[in-house]
Amino acid sequence: MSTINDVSKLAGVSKSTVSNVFNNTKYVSEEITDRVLKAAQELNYYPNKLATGLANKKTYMIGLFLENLGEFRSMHHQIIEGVAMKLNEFNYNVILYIDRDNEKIPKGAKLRIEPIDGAIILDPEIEDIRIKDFVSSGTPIVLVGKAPKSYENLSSLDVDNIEIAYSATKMLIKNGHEKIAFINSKPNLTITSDRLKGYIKALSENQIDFEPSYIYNCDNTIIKAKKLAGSILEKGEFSAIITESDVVALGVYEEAKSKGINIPGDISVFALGGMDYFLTPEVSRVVVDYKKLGEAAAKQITMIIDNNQQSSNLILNEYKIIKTGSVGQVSIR
Amino acid sequence: MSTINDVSKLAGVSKSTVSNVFNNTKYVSEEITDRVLKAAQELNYYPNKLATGLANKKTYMIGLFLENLGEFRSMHHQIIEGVAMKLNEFNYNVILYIDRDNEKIPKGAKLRIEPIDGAIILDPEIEDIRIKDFVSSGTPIVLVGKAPKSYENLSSLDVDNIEIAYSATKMLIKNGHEKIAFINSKPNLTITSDRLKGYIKALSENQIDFEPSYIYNCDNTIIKAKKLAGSILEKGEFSAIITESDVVALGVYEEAKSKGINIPGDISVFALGGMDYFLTPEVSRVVVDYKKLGEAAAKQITMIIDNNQQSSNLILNEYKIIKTGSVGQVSIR
DNA sequence: CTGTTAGCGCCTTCAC
DNA sequence: GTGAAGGCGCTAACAG
Repeated sequence: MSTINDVSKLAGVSKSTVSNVFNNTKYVSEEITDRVLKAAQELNYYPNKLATGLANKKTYMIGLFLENLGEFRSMHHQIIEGVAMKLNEFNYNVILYIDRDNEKIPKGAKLRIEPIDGAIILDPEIEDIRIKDFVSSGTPIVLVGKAPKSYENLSSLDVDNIEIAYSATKMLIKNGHEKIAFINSKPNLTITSDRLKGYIKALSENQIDFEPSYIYNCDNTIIKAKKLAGSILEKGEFSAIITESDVVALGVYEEAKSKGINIPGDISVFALGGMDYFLTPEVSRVVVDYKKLGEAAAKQITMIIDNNQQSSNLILNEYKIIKTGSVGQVSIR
Repeated sequence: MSTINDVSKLAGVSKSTVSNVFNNTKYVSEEITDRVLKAAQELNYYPNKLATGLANKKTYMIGLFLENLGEFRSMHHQIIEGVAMKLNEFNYNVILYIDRDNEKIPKGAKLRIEPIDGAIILDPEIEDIRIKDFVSSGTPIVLVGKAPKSYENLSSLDVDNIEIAYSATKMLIKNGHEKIAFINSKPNLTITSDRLKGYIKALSENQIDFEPSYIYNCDNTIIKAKKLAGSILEKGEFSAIITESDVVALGVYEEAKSKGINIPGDISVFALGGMDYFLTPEVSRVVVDYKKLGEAAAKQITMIIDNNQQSSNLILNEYKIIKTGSVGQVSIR
């Protein structure tokens, strides 16, 4: 590997001139610029990023922090993809930090020494040691997913879960459904309460009483979904079910099939959140473009770092509702 | 951020002593060690990774290179996860480089200047510019997925696709199937020919003639799968179908359903490669632990870097065959 | 406009 | 056993 020194010698100029040529930091005559460039090419020279980083106190690396959720969900992959590709576009590198469950950041409070200019943190937690550490060390942060109240002053990015649940519920109501069961995500997550808000909003806008017993909670596994679906379907009380994800919807499907219940004839199903393309049966659902979310996060962190933008809280509204045969119309009330 | 200088002053020792304490590189008396450690703690000092890297010519970062396949497959996610978590364990960081399709490494031949000690490259290509560049710059590489012949001397890691296809086919044969259609992956991929080898091997071991017209090719999209399945099912010639993935298997399922063909009554279905948990209907399939593959790759690259291990070609045999209701027994021949 | 000089923070001989 | 000095490769004043 050749260094700036080699180039300066070959070109017969000083190191700083070479540096200036490469960084456009000062005017250098065209002739000398040419000589430098030629020498650099001949020596196959490229600036050493570590040295540059050390001198500039800037690494051009962003940490992307996420938790290994056991089953790493599709949403995360899309975000990772969006973040990495966008950041690469901006000439930043992405360092991936995946925590183990319940083992939050093995390196303890040493995060601040990671060679990064900023951090993107997925699914921040109420008492997030990573955030604490970055805040105290002044590292710029972007939070993806609902930001805990205690960190409202930080930049964050999320999809509009209230709006999504609202739209979904409204769509069902438009189709004549009133008794709508809601298998929501795990309790005490912000996303869960947001979804509930959207659900309630749609009901009340349509003068339908909210019935708390219609609300269930479930995590994203097909086994639990089936079990829960069993008891819900047995009640025979509902004309539609909203589920927290397509995986849960599949559980409902399976359970319905084994009970001889027809979808959408007997009950309609709508999923909040889908993994898109490979589903069968195709359930009505809302699909969020998480890759775009990742891209937006990437853009946000670079804006903070490079244009020292103030912190901002973005709510992305990029989703679409896909209505398939899983939702039917209720004509007789 | 405090530096080694601050610590040395506070502790009343020289910089090199502090360095020695932190790196166990020379004996330092217990008393002084204590003083240094205490000073470091008080100042919240940690070595600057960039400076360390510059001085050591080692960055403790590994590049993980992959291509954005449009639909980023689950296999990739598992590998990423395995690589990142394992490498973190070894105190390495992972930098994620995701190429756009057909835009192989935008940075051209500048890869060598990435601040990495080694590279893990997923799905290497015959003429892989990334590999070329790393080889010429002496950067250690581990290839994940079938390594092109031209790079056989490099370390690589793959699952045993011959064996997998062989086992799958054998299982079907054991269940009485002889006319087995094979929807293989895209032609001219090594995995495709390996799978074919395994398929043929199982046939010939059981004295079943290989019939080339039983072989089809399909990429991993449900639409194409359905179309292809349509023509295969119409032939009515087969008692079983092996598909290249569970997505393709789903296409077969859907097509069968719309044609009133019963699985496994009329035809059995087996998928080579599965996304596991969220499938419905549950298709018989082979599941490969790609996370382990990623972990193994991580281990391999660190062995090369830290213990300058010779290059090695590992074939991982961690898969399991899951037989569900999608495969039936053929009794009458 | 160009070159000299002094760091960035750390590691590592090499004397003491 | 410990410390002083030089260097990793680059950038940023500051002179010239």
